[in-house]
Amino acid sequence: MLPKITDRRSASLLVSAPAQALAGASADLDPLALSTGSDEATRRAPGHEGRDPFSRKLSTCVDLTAGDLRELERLAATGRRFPAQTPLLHQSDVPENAILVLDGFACRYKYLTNGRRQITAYLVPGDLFELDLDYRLPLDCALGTLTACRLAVLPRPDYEDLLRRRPRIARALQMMRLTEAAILREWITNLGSRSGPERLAHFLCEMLLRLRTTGLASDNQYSFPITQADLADTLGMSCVHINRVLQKLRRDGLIELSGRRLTILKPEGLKTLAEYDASYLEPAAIPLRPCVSDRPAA
Amino acid sequence: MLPKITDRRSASLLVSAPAQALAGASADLDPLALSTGSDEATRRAPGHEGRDPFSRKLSTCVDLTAGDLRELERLAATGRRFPAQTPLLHQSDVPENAILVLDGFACRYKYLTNGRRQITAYLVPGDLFELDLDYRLPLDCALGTLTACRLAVLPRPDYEDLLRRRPRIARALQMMRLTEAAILREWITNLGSRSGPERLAHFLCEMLLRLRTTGLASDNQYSFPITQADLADTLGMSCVHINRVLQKLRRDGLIELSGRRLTILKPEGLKTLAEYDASYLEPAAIPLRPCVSDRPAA
DNA sequence: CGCTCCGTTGAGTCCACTCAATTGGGGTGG
DNA sequence: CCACCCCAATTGAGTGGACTCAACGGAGCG
Repeated sequence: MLPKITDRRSASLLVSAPAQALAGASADLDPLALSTGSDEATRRAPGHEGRDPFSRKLSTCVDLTAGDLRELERLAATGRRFPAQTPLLHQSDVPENAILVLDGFACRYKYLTNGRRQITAYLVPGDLFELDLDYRLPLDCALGTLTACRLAVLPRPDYEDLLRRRPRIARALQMMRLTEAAILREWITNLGSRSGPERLAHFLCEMLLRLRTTGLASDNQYSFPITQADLADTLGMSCVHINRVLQKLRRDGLIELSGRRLTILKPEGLKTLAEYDASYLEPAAIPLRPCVSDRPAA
Repeated sequence: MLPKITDRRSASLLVSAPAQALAGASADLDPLALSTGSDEATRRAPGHEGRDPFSRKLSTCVDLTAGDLRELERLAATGRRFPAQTPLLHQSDVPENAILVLDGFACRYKYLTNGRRQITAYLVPGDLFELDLDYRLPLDCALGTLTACRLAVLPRPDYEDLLRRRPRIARALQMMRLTEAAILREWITNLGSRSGPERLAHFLCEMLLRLRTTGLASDNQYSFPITQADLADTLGMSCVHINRVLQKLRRDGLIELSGRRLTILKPEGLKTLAEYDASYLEPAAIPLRPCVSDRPAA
């Protein structure tokens, strides 16, 4: 009966006492969750623009300078480990840190009083949980880890400093915000207009493409250490029904899911089922076209 | 069988030939849709910060200067009328104009090949459909009117010019973007985790509060010229089911809906049913607290 | 060894959908 | 002025999908 993240009323991690979060963190990690993660992917990318997922992602739409990359590298080096299912920020907290996902999955979520939980966004490696600009606003969603994660915690002053000193990074982040909003709209469509199998297929396609931009999904397969209960909270279905829908996709030979690793056997079939059109993710994937702020001021 | 907006393949209005949109526009208006709209509300606001809904909305979080107000007033004066159910922009269009809603309801929506339409956002008077910053990106959603509307069409150069010359307006718009994202997350929660009646109740509560910020809903009632079919596309239900859920809310004495006007008889009851927490709309409703950019640079 | 968590399966129920048919109101044209 | 039409709202009947409530198997862990 109790939701997985049990202590909803305890003081949030990362709000005032980030050290507290670290206390019991490095201990009970799920080895599977990390074994195929970015640690590995990072090592095998020698000539790439950046080694950490964040600079990889930003590099897809902005040419980062050597200075930018060095900065991001330093940031990535501060990553700390957090166990799965850990609440990081509560709803109505006023966050004091930006949080960068280096490895594993985190999410935004809301609880309703009827006990249901709705996940409203996934944060995958390379995604940044941003402070809402410089406004000090309470969060409308909680934030927590789904799997074991490696996160870089960036205090507000440092975050603001980074944006000020690194205009290209700031620009790339603006782009990311557009993509984020597009993803939210896509999720609304998904929840409102698609059947169970279509919905799941769409979600799996999205994850594939998002993980690909940081090199975490080659060969149409990726590490997928997500609980079926979490999937249910993501897609607005019951846990039992998720199970049956998964089985249907397996039975139809579209996917294979075993050992916390997802393989998409028929990418085209899955895409067709989901009616998947990836263009909403493109802002993050295509290089910037000429735009106003690159021109000399009028 | 045909969706209400029938010609989906025709050239979008407002993309290259805005004059075309105006051609048959002013003719067949639904008088009811406008009679209780902002025309009336605007007239009865003599001492207010601004007379048009846009400056009203921005005034809730930023102190606009007299110059700002004059500018917005001029913008509002350019409003043109558009009939209900008019497509304005198609998916994958690259918009060349920002669009300000002065009166009536517009929406973002997507069509799926199975014929279903999902509405992903409502634009009510005071809302601005923004160009995605200065990036030239194709839209992930179509844009169209739901009811008869009065819209101000703001060409890209003018829009960019406005933001450049009016920092307070630009700042307020940033704030609005945060609220927009919060609304999207709230919709995801709504579609994923709430039952039919709860979902509808939540939507009606949100509309009430959003219309209140521009003075379009006093006394817990507002003009609501939305088709049940549109509601269905909004809330991910069938048209028939929407009808029955509406009847349930009426039977329970929570609302009254007649003559395209909605009255919320038991605001507390509706709020409780929807488990409605309005704090996600607050960024737009509370005055700015002290923030970084107001302080002298460090 | 036993515990717990996750995934799986079965049975029964109810909610939401589809397919129709009908009503009612507004506008139009004869 | 009335007849007609169109569209939105409403109602009924039947179906199927998704849910709940269980019970059970297996893997990992103390």
